[in-house]
Amino acid sequence: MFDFRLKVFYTVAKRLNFTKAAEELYITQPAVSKHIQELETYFKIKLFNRNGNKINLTPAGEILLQYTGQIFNLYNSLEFELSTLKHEHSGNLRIGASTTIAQYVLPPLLASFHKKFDNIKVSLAINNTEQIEQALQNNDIDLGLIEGQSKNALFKYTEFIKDEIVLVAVANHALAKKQSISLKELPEIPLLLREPGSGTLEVIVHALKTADIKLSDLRMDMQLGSTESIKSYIMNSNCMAFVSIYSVLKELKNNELTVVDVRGLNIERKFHFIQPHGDAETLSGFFMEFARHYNFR
Amino acid sequence: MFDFRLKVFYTVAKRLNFTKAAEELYITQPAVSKHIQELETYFKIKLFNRNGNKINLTPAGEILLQYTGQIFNLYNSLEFELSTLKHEHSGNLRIGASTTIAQYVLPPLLASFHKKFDNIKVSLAINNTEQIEQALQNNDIDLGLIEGQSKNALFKYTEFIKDEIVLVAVANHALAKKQSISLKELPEIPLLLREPGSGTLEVIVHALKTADIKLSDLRMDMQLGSTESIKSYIMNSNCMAFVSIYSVLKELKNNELTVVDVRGLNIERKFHFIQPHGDAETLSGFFMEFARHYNFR
DNA sequence: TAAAAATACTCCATAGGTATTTTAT
DNA sequence: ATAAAATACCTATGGAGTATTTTTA
Repeated sequence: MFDFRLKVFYTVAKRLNFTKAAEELYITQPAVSKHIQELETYFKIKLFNRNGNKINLTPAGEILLQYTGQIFNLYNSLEFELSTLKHEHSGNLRIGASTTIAQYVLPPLLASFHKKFDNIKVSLAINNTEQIEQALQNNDIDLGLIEGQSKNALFKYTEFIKDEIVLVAVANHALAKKQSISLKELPEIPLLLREPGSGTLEVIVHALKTADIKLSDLRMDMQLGSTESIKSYIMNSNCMAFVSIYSVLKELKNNELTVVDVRGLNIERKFHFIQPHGDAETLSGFFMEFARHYNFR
Repeated sequence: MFDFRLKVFYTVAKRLNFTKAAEELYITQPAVSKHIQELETYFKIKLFNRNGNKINLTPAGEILLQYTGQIFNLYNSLEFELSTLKHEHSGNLRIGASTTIAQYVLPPLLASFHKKFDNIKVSLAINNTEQIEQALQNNDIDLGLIEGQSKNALFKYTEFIKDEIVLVAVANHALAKKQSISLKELPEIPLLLREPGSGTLEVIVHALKTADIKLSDLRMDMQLGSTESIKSYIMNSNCMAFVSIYSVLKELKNNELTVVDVRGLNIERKFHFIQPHGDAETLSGFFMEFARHYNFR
């Protein structure tokens, strides 16, 4: 519906390669060359610097890339609004989410969303906060979901859901009979934790600090790179671990794991939606609204 | 550069007449019909209701009209940004302004703007505040300039310049030798005023009220429908009049008229720019920035 | 010399035209 | 009967293809 040459330009600008772009667009390389040349003639300015084998965007190309992104967003929203009018609800939504959210929170939500709106194609990229911000800026995704709240003025943040970091153990653990333990007992418990730099570990450290406990006070048996590894591990040991409640919902329901309350320790954080400012993407808002009414438990 | 069919749709939607739209676009009526049909096939939804002689927009058409406006704005901004890169500064800017601003404030500003940026086509429509807001919403203009401050949440207001309503008389007036008069002398002076409903009169009434003077206390000789009429009149009589300082700048300089200060009476108001919220129109901002640095005196 | 973009040319799809018919007032 | 949109059919421009040449790492 928009000028196809813009799509061609966009593809070339993203891949920085005429031949690859041609493949992606299912047209031939000469066709791509011609489109780009036509655009350059039309705007009377070069969009790419060609240095034989390599091409890169000129300042004009950068500007055009910026605008084509916005134009495509408008067309996406348009398509979505018109399809909504037809009760079809079709469109494309590209989400980027951090690990915990993508692995444990989004799957049921996306499944439910897809069941209701099966004409909306959702894609999910798993990345850290920094990469998600980058992707939003590049218009590679429409909507981000992050664990921390990095509060960058470039973006609009909207509260998603509250997360809770809980201490879990295998269901038949010695401590499982007790509903709760005190803060003083914590240092004696063999613990598994996530690796340094992970958002989950950071929020734990922060919460312990307010309770006047240092990480080094704890008996840390091992640091593992993913929540899944931690879960597998504690299922077969007497170690315990701090994990997001969302990551163990199923295991708690199946009585494979159990939560042990630590009296006086409440580790909470909020998940946030993140969008570019002045985003015209109606579908993002639609999805956020859907998520707001979803019952996660 | 964008799909021409959108331009065709936009024109038809604005004129609500295929034949007139065809004329405006310099194509034939069947061509217009075909384009609209293609759009309807593409979106799989009717955009116009045809009732024989009359057509009107369907809800889908309304949505598309909304979006085409935004898309055109993006293309305009794009063109402007690229031309700026080429130091050409070309683009289109549609301004709507209320009478006083359009007649007395804008002409020198626009002349100076055009001298510097002669590739930017500026169009100026003269309308009242309400009509300007309507035109902004319909995307018929890019930027408004109004006298009152109607503070509608739909729009973004930016201060333009401060106006002053002054009491003027012909240069050889009996009172012209005195630099100022007191508020008490005011009721004795034969006055010309604008018609009821005019923004200028309203701000005068408001200012007098704070000085505890009613309009009926004044000796109003006549009410005229335009500032130009008032100026012509007082040049040939001993009447005085409250007018915007901007409307008499030239006559003051030429010593045809003179300002008589009324001690204790200060009638000021602010002119405002008005834009749609989330306006992506770079050129509007560029013009506003230019205006901010312009010296009006 | 290999990889990528540009050029040359050919072909067909479609945008636009003219002539005419249909429809509703 | 008239005014406006739709339909039918024709033409020509330009988008996409294949084959080939140019360019630079």
